Amino acid sequence: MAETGTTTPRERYRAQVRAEVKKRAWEQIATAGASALSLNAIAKQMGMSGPALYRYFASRDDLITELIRDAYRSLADAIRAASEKAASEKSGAHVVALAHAIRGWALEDPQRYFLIYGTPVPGYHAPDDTTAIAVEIMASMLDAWTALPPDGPATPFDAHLEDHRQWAGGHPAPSAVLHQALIFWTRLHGVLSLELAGQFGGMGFDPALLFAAELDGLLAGR
Amino acid sequence: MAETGTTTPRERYRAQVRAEVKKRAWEQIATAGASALSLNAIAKQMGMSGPALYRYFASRDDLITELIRDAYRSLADAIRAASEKAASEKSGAHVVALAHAIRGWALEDPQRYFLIYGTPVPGYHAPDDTTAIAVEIMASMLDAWTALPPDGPATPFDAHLEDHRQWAGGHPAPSAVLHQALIFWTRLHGVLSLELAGQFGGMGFDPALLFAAELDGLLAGR
DNA sequence: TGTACATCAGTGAACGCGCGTTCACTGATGTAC
DNA sequence: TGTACATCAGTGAACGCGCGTTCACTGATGTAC
Repeated sequence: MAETGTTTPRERYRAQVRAEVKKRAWEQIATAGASALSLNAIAKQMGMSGPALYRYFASRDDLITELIRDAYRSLADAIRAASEKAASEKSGAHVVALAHAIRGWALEDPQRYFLIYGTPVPGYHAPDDTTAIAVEIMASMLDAWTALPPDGPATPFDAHLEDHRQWAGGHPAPSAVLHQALIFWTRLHGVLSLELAGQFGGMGFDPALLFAAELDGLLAGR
Repeated sequence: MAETGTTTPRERYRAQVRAEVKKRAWEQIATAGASALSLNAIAKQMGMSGPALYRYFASRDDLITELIRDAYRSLADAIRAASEKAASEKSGAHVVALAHAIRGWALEDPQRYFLIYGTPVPGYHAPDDTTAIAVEIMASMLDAWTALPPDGPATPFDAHLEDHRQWAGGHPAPSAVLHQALIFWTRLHGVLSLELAGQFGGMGFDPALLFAAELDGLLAGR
């Protein structure tokens, strides 16, 4: 019977080592990309032998899976926090706050963003529980957009979404709002991922302004 | 003095082997991702020893660089072809044709799309001549949008672009059109890259319809 | 407070693997006279 | 048409590397009486 909330020194130590392994893993990913992640290299950095890490992670794949989960969790938390903080503001401001939370989180560590939304590795399947987090993120977006009624006529895609709204996790928003939230996601991702990938590199303009302009477009007429 | 247009049998053979190496490389990339590309594995598939390939490519990096160049070239050609074919049509149809050419090209081989626009490998620098191709692609987009006058007031970002238009390669389009072409790019990439990465996987709706809806949005009011 | 035992962190050796790349060499193909 | 030479494709052995992972073991830390 472990008393919840109590930790033994050993448990604390374990948690500490696990955390350090992850920290170094993120540094490696930021430096050389996720495919270069090496357990042995991390162990060496920590002054330990390679096999020692198997006390803490069952395998390299296990570590990566946990990093993905952590990244997802962190993004969802950042979005939720921004959402709660902005809940009392005008609805436009709510959406803007969400957008900037996402961009800020992505800029903190681009490779972390790409670990979630970047090039998929054929054959790799993300852990199941991440879909729950994805739903949570969509829920925050739907909340933000619920207060902003769509202004145009219903589109064919709105109608299509009526029949495919299980991903909204029971959210009561009308399908035009689902559509709007999807568009919010894809448009932000479009600007953001190209910026993070350096595709605007030699172009000279300020990506932050392009992002802002795109956000304006999303809010225009509402 | 090589007579241009004439090839010796040896040259033809060389070209043939190089082409087969690349073909197998693309298959490997499609199957396991670009980071798994292995010269030895390709050689084995072709019934040759590993070192043999060094007659055809200076190094693994060299091969990848050439694949990137080829991918870029192929995309630019697809866009240009679609553009020329649609040049006589109404301007809206021109833009639509471009969008579908891009999506079609991407769906042919998602990993090829990601090799250009996907997660960057920290430290890797794309070959210089790809920037020329990127300019060519932008030129096609600018051509398509030139016929569609912007309908809203000039945005702050339009003004910002006045000072940063060297990437347009001397194209005479007004900066509002540059802005429009950029947005065209980022929005299509947003929907497309999430689709190709499988992010809409469990959601149930048809990504083609979302793409179409986003394209409609780009053309709305013009 | 002290002893006996169980738990667990970490080590070092080892296995098997595949990678990129170099090198000296063989044998076939093409070229010049 | 035939011979002498140069070019070039491909081989096999080898180098050095780092990887993930297993295993039997040591030694320290915590637990029970």
